[in-house]
Amino acid sequence: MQFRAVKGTNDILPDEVRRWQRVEQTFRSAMALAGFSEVRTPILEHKNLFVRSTGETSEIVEKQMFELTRGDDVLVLRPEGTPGAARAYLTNSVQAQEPVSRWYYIGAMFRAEQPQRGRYRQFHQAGCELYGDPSPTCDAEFLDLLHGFLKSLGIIDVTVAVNSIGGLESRAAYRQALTDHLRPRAETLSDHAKRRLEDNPLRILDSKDPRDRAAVADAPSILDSLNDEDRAHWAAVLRGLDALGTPYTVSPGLVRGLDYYTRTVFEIQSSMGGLGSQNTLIAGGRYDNLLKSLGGPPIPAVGCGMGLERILLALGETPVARPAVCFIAPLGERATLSGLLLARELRERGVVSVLDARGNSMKSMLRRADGLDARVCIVIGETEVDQCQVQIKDLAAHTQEQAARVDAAARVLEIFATPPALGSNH
RNA sequence: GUGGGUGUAGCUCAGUGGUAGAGCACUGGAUUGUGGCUCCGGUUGUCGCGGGUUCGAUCCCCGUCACUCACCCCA
Repeated sequence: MQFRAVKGTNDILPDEVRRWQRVEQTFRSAMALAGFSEVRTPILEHKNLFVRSTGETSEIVEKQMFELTRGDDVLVLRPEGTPGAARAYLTNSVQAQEPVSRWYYIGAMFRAEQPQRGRYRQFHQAGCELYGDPSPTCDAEFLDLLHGFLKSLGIIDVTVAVNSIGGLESRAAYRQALTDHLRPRAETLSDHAKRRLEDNPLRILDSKDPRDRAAVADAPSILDSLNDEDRAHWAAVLRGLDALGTPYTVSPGLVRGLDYYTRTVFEIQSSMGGLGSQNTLIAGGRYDNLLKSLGGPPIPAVGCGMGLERILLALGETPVARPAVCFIAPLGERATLSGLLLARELRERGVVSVLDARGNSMKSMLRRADGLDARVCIVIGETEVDQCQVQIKDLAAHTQEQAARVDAAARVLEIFATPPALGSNH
């Protein structure tokens, strides 16, 4: 075969799409119940949007963006959803139309990484964004919403890790404290961490290198550097989670890879589905400075993104049943034309119907009906056409009846309305 | 960017220095027009690609590409 899918991209075939749709529908309804509305923004954005939001020193911006140039424009395929949504919010002055906006999105994201299980170059995220509400209450609500969403999918083995990285002031103070702590130990750090010491020392906290872990083990906690406002916000978030009974783990080392976070940050991880170290299903936090830094008004925001591939992996192989179908097996051209009409009649009445016009043997057609898990099969041969009749076969019950052609659709409707006989299909 | 593993039929895989097999799937028949079980038959392969060793390579060697897993990073 000459062509294959581009490295790190995947074809999602119909049986698999059914599993995706189940997750997406669950997400949509969870979001809708909490007053979130879907937003759709372009996949293509200006590169600078991500440089200024996701962060110049973030791995994503440094080396993972698919870049395209067109004339003087430098565009990229979006590597994550938050900046585009924020940009759309500002571009359309949504803050002038309503004080608080609750948005969600589902879509493809792109990062030029080395693919592996749970990590792809084209992957899909669902995410939600809440603009205009600075209160810690909505941080807690958010976390609970996400936890509940996973629970409703059956993903119960999760860890909700939360932390606060403070606002700009607290973070600057902590950055100083951490740098003071690490400087004397700089020689023992990994090469990567040595660089980070200058441009983004907080990121050293979640390094997995044993040398870095050792250096960081007795480092001061960021939670001790929070100023009064940040501390009060953090305490209120935890009170909210406690009130909701949402399980959580405070993780002072959790700092997240993106620059725009302030105060609350979180990750929801699951060990289900053999995800290995790509086990973060949902990640997010508060970004009260993002809109301002993109040139907009100082509107606070909270948001998150979740990797749909990872959620599907955590879910494991759970096939989703195909819809019940009425299969039509005609023999000969006259019967095929009659079947064609019948298929349309059935569809007009809301019954999924599939006509087999291949001209194969009855055995072959019935095997195909089986393969489709058809509820009933209508057999039409020369005799039936002559007599204006059809054979209606209940595939689960192993029964067959003759019906007048004019009554066929109504009769099929009746059969579809009754549950199939249990345990009789063998 | 770094390391490991794997590339044989549509799928899952076996296999041997003398140019290839099974199961599944598909299909015809047993049942002159009736499925899931059974039985019989049939279709499908540049054995990833290039080079080397050899009388001869799918098998051994080198290279390369792809896929995959892991590190890194992240959803």
